[in-house]
Amino acid sequence: MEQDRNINLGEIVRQGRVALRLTLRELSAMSGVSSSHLGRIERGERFPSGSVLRKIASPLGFEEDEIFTLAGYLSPHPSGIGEGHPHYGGRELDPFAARMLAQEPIEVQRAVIGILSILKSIATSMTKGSR
Amino acid sequence: MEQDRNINLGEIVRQGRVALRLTLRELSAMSGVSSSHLGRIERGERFPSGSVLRKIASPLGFEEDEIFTLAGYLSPHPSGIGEGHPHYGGRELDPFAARMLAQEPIEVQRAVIGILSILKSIATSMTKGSR
DNA sequence: ATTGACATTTGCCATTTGGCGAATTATAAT
DNA sequence: ATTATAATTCGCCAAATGGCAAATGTCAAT
Repeated sequence: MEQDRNINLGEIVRQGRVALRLTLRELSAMSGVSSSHLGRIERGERFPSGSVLRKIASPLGFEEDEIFTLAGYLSPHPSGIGEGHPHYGGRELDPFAARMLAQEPIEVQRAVIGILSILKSIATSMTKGSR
Repeated sequence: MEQDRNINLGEIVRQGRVALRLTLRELSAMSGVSSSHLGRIERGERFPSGSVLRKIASPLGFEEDEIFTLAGYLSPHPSGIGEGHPHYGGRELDPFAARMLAQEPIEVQRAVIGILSILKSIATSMTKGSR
C-alpha cells in the first residue's frame, strides 16, 4: 500500500545507533520501543509507524521532521524561507482578529471556528431559500 | 502505546473537508484513501497512519508538517528554521483555527471576533449574576 | 408516499505493526 | 575449548490499520 517509504531507513537507523554505540536493548530502553521491533526495523522486516519514529528520533539525535522526512512520511524540506506573516491556507489573517483569538485557550478557538461554520451553513441555506 | 495523538483530529479533518464542500467519496478520489476509512477517521473510530495523513494533507489544504503536528506525530514547534509562529499578544494561535479563519474576508473575521466578545461578556455576566 | 441518486456508515476481512519470550548468535573470559 | 554473558533474531500473538461491498441514511423531485 505504501510505496514512498524509504527502504534504506533501517540502515540509517542502524548506523545512527551504532554510531552512538548503543545496543538494541539500550535504544529500546531509551525510546520505549521493543528491541525486537527495533531490530526488525533495522533490517527492513518492519517499517516504523509515525509514533515509533517519533520515539526513536531524539535518542538517535534526529530532529523529528528530519527522521520523518528520511522515512518518506514528509516530502523533502518543503518549508520555505520565513516571510513576515504566514499565509494560512489561502488568504491572509487579519492581525487584529489573530491577536484577539490568540488570547483564548485552544478549545475556545476551535469552538469559535465551529460556530463560524454553523453560521456559514445557515447563511448559505438562507440565500438558497430552501426550507 | 499511542498516547499523544490528537483526539480532535477527526473533527479537524471533517471541518476541513466540509469547508471545501467535498464529500467523503470526493476526498477519497483526491487522496486515494477509501471513503469508509476517511469516515471512520473523521468520527474518531480510526486514527490515520502517517501515510494516510500525507495523502489527505494536500487535498485538504494542509501543509504536511502542519497536519502531522495537528495529529500529534510532530511536536508543536516543528523544526522550522527561523520561522516560528508569531505570538499574537499573550498566547498562541491554533494553526487550524488560524487557517480556517484566514479563509474568510476581513469583515467576517472581525465579525467573528465581535461574536466572540459578545459570548465572553455573556459568560462573565452569568458568573457574576447567578451562583 | 415513492423513487432515484447521492452520501455516509457498518460488517467483515487481509495486512501490518509492535510486544513478549524463547531461541540463536556473537563476544569475552577463563 | 568451554563456559558465561550480552546482543540479536525468531516464533507467535494481540491490536490496529485500511479496503471492499453491502446496508443505511438523506434529500430533492416527482
